[in-house]
Amino acid sequence: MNANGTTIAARTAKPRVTISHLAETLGLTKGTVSRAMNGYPDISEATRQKVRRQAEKMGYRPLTHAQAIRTGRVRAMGLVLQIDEHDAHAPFLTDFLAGVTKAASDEGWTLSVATATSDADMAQVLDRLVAEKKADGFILPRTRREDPRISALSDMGVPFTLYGRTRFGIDPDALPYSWFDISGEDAMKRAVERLHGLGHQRIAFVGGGEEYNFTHLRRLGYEQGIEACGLDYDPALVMRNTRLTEEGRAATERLMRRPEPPTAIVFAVDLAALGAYEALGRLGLTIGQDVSIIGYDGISAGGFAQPGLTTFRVDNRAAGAELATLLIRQCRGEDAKSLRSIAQASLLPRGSDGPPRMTSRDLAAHVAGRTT
Amino acid sequence: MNANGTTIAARTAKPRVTISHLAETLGLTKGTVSRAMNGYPDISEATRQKVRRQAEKMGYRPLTHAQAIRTGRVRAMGLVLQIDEHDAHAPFLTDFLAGVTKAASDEGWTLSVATATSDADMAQVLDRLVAEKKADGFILPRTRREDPRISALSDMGVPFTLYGRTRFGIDPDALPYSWFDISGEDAMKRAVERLHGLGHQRIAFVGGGEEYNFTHLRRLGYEQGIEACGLDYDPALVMRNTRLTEEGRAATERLMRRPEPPTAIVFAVDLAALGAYEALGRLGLTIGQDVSIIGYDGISAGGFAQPGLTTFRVDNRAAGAELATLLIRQCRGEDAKSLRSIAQASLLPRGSDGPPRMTSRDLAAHVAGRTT
DNA sequence: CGTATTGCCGAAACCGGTTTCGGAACCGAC
DNA sequence: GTCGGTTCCGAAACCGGTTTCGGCAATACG
Repeated sequence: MNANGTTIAARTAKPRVTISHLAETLGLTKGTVSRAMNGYPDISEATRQKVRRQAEKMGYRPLTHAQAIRTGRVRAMGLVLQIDEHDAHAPFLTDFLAGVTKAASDEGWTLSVATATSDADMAQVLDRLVAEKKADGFILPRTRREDPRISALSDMGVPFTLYGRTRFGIDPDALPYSWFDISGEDAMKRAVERLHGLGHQRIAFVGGGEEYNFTHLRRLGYEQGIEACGLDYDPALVMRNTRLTEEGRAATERLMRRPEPPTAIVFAVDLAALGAYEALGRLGLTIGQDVSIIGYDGISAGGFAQPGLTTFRVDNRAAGAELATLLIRQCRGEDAKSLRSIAQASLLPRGSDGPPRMTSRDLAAHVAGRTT
Repeated sequence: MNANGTTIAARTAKPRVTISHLAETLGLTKGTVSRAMNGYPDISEATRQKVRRQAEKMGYRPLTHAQAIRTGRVRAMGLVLQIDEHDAHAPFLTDFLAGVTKAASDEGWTLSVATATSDADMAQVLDRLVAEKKADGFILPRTRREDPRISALSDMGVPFTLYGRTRFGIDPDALPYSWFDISGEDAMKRAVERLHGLGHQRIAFVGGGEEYNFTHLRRLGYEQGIEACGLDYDPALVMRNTRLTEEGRAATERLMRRPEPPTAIVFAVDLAALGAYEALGRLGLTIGQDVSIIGYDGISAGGFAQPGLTTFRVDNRAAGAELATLLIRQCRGEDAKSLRSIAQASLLPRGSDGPPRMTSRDLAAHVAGRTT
């Protein structure tokens, strides 16, 4: 069965230094060596030094899975990516992984990645990873409003940290989850204020998928911005459930064909904002002059559009690092409720926003003339 | 030390079903159960059935790390991503991971992901993963011509599979590596043939980073295409070492300012091809009419450019799945030299190529007039 | 000076599996 | 009825660590 593979590999590899080898050369027992390595208080400082020096010298590295068998901790975190067709999170991934793995490896942890294609698949994947103990805890990206992963992991008693908050409106202290998030609501509010400062009076909002909590938060931020600027809130200017570029195009067109079209649009996600380019181009409107748009996410495609998409950049590397840190601390026993933090997105000004060249009325006339 | 964390987690979690529980309820010894589960021939069919049914019923799932301590196999593969500033592989990652994890989990394997920021860091990361036995083998993406990862892992006797071939020109059978690759050379050849078919006579090539082997292969494909079409090979039309968008812009500009500029340009990487948009736009040239361009990679940003970038799409999900499969087979003892496969990229026609509107001479005149 | 304490380490059990070894039971053959 | 060969499973060692327990020697204390 393993007569081939194992021996072939083993033949070339040099034999591993085990704790027994180390103990033998030191004239100690492996129990003592183990306690010395792990800093138990019942080992004298002199012995501890001696053991650690020799371990260093011989290149001794304990096998994590050998430790795990007794301790129950594998020092690994799990990350299950949901692969859906509308793949908005593709570009965010590299930086995010860099952040997670950096923070993890600084603590001697590693990262196990898996993917799931549906909610049912997600449940199975999580179940398997937990059953085989491939991770001590999980990072859950893209938090939904009602997230089945949360209840599943809670039931199994497995620690996790959310990237994003859950249902707002419910007392956050009642839910014993740790999380990290970026304040999309603050960003959206700043977007409205920026546009208002440029002279815009009618500012629309195009939101993302309703199942994600960030959509609701960002819409809330938009509303706060409208109010802070003393503008009238017009529900006709708020579009929902727009995640793909094509949907963004359609939403933009509907907005511009209204009797009183907006002179500026804030998008909850860049991918939808990119759809505005086609819609506005077809209507003969110049982005950044006739109509201003601001997105959110900072995806790279926004930089290649003409003009470049003004957006809010999210530091996904820092996010990943923070999430990993929070999760590790939780696995070490800290109270989840104290493991929460929030960060800000940073404005990335490019060419897609500017002072309005026309009033809403003129815009409407232009669009009407164009249509007939 | 662990008085907090462990017990808190353990308190909520239900106790795990171990092989001893299973053996006890069956009235067998754990040795027998183990052999039954693993299909040893010295267990009767009846017993094997009984054991497996009961295991299923009790939800018994062996701990991989407990098995690993004896078998030495953790049933996990490693993937170390090099994080460099010119991050061309960002979008490719999600699909790639989906493919790898899908194929891996079908075989009961998992994926360990790490990141490295430099060659030195890469060596350390690999070393640590091997020392702690976090993976049985590695997938090495973005193969370099002289790849330090290869020698490092070879020396340690750890299996790996390359995404991309190494130095061509050397007898491939001499190097006992397994690999999967997509034939960039075929794609580049087809690009030249397509452009020639559209009527282009002067076709340039802008290559990627010289340290990557795919760059050399793609240039070779370009040369083959030129020859197959009976065109003159002009070294002045071949630019090297162009990976970033800005570098692509500069290369395009230099090409167009030549006495006999190309009417079409083939790019080894999409990211560089996107730079042509700015360069050609500045020169007042219309892409797809005055100058045609074809890229390679199929990154999403190419779809948002105006006109859309014609390119070759790479099926990264299939690539990941194939790599994972090859690696698993190698870890099981199959000969690396028999574990190789190659696939084709598929043309993704968009608007950036078409029949030439001007001759090279007219183009030169246009550019000259534009410059002064 | 005797005794209780403390510091420090060895011995051994243990974690959850795998694998080796040996022997009992059964088989067919002579 | 004995004998050699299979078939099938139990017993026990083993993998590389961690953790418990107990004891010895040195120290503190009365």
